[in-house]
This record gives sequence, structure tokens and C-alpha cells, in this order.
Amino acid sequence: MSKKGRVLVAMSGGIDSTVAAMMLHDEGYEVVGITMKTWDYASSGSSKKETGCCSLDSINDARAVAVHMGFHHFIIDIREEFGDYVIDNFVEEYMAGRTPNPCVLCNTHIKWSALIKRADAMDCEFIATGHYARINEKNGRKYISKGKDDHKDQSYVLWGLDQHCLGRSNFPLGGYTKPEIRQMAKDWGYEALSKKAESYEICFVPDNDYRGFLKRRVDGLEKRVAGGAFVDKAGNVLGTHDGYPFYTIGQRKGLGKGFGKPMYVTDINAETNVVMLGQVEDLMRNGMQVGQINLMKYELIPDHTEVITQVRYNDPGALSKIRNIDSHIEVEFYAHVKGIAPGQSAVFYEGEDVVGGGIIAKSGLSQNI
RNA sequence: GGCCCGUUCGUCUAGGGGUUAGGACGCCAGGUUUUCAUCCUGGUAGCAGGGGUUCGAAUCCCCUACGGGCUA
Repeated sequence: MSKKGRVLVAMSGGIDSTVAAMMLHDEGYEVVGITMKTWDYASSGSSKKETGCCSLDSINDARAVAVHMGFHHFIIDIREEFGDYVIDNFVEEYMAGRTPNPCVLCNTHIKWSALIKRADAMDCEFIATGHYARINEKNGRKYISKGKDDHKDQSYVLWGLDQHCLGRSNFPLGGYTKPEIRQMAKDWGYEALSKKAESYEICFVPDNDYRGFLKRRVDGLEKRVAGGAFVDKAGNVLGTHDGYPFYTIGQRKGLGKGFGKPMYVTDINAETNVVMLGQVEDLMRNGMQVGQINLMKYELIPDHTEVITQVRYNDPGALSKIRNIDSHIEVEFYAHVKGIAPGQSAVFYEGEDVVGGGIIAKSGLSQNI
């Protein structure tokens, strides 16, 4: 009945994915909305705030819009996979002294696979989300490019999508800015939605307190790791801390006391429960090792290729050179980069295009590149 | 028991007659951010207590209370 085919739209209930659905609907696609229940909100002591990509209220909001616009809407329960994969990994990573990015994992391993499975079952040609990113194709390879809105670009969290997923995905918002999207919501008569706040925080961690989440999740953790040493790079003990899992490299606040100078976490040792502190310059690194690589724009990247490497979501990126070492990529920065945290995602860009990405295994150069 | 030092926001401290008593960390409130962080704005809060001297005291003097050195 629709001239353009059927599309499965992942709707979180927020403004972005809702407008994405409306745009496709407006263009003549047969839209099927789908909302994923990732976590047991009732038992997590959920906050009433609009948190994460998928709160309970949001599910209801998404459904209301779908009903109002007259397309089908489904809620799928992916709590089991989500818990087994994303949450378990989240806890393991912190326990190993690293800093995970659950959103990236969820996108890569849960969300897309769940969506595509459904899309197949419902005979949908492709799936769409409200991400600010674009998909391009060159030499038979699909790849993500940054969204038009520099401030909202979300290409970083999508580095893990493989060719198959990319071939089935569509990002209607990629060519628009956030203000334009808000205006569209308004024009379509969704005044309240157009003013809806951005969603932040980890969806399964209430009140943005991941430390409390870890304590509840790991028996006896608090007692086991309390009283570890804060140490400077010379090994002098500067004080005691609450336990190594509660810190991340680059962290400045929450160290519990004043040192007369701004101090940052520069290293975390899970075996000894020692957290090293230093000043900004001690956070600077000239390179890093990146594992769990996923390449997008090219099938492989030759050694010495120059790319802009982003080390965190909100990082402007730094010019660097890469080199393949076994299944890892070693990155050498032209200028030192601040606060590289193992566990976080590294994403390589060539201009606007995502060349690939991976998980940071270790900061510093292994040898000369 | 004679003779010397030290005491400043919750913490670490700057200031040695006229300062809105400065900074750092913490804390609080915003902003940025689909992770954790960083970053940016603003805010809270202090001269141990009491007397003096000065136009004017955190600053100089004298006691009182808690912290370090030669003497018996």
C-alpha cells in the first residue's frame, strides 16, 4: 500500500527518533515503530527524569505518537540480552580498572541485531533511528559520516556497525540540525515534544550514580576496595580512596580532598587497588593501542594512514597515524592527547567519514611506529 | 618550670598595617554531553578566643586555649 516500502523505526520516545518516524511517514514510507525495553525499570529504582535512551515514560510517549500518527508500534523486550551482554560487560570492565561505554556496546551488539531480526520478520526493507549521522557508500563499502549538526553528531557511538547492519540502516536526521528538528516537531503540532530535554545518563543506572550501581551489583565490593592508596607518579602516598572501580582516567572531581593543585586520575591498577594522581601534563599521551577493531570505509587501513582520532564522545579529535599490529591498531598522535581511558571507544575519521573504530586497550606507544 | 615557633573557608594554602581576605580541592546550582569523564558559568564558606596600639589590624603588642625545640 505504500509506494516506498516498509521501514522499521527505533523509537525511544524522544524528539529525535519521533521526528525521524514522522519524516519517513511523511515521505510515504510505511512506518512501523518499535521500542525496546532494555532494563527492568521498576526494580532499578528508576528516576522520574528523562534518562537515557529508554525510560519507561519514553516507551509510553513513543506509543502515543505512533497511535496518533496511525502506524503500528511494537515494544520488544530485550532485557535478557541487554543484561547478559551490556550490563555484565559494564561491571566486568569497571572491575578490571577500565572505563566502558555501554551505549556503544548496546548499539553494536544489542540494538541493531534485535532490530534487524525484527525487520526481517516484518518484511521491512530497512531500519531507521534518530541518530545524527549519515550513511555513505564508496567502492562497495558502506560507512558512517558525521551528521550535519556538528554539535549533535553521533557518528562516534556507531563505529561498531558492520557492513550488513549499515546496509540495512537509515538515518533520516543526518542532514539536519537539532534546531531544525525541533522546528519540525513544532510544525507537526508536537509542541511539548519539541521542547523535550535531551536525554543523558546510562539508561540502566538510576540517578546517574554508576558507583552505587556497581556496589549493589557486586557483593561486598565497597568493603573490599575501600581504603586503597592515592599515589603520585613517584610512588608517594597522597591519601586513600573509595576503591579503584569508582574512578576513571582523566577524572578531576570527586577525589575527596584538596591537593593545592588540580589533580587528575592518571592511572588505575585493579590488582593493587592503587589509583595514581597527577597534573594535567601527566595525562598527556602520544599514542595508544586499540583493539576489537571494526573497519567501515575501507576493508583495511594501510600502515601510516593519517586519521583524526577521537578518544571520547565529546572529543574534537586529534591528527594521528595508525599502524596495524596483529589484530590491534596502534595510534600515534602528532600532538599529545589528554586523558586516554582504556575501555573507551577510539574512532578514526577521514574528514567527515568514519574509517573505523575500536576499544582502547592501553595508552602509550608500544614502540616506535 | 624559664627562653623560641605555629594556629587563615570543610581540606591544603596565599597574604607580614588599608585587599570585595586570593587560589586549589570539596560541596551546591546551571551550561555542554545518548557512556564515564573533561570543560565552561555562577554560588557557599575562613583570619582559634579575648584584650590592646593605630584614622585603620588577618597583618604589630599582650594574655587564654591546642600543636614543635635547649634547660632540670
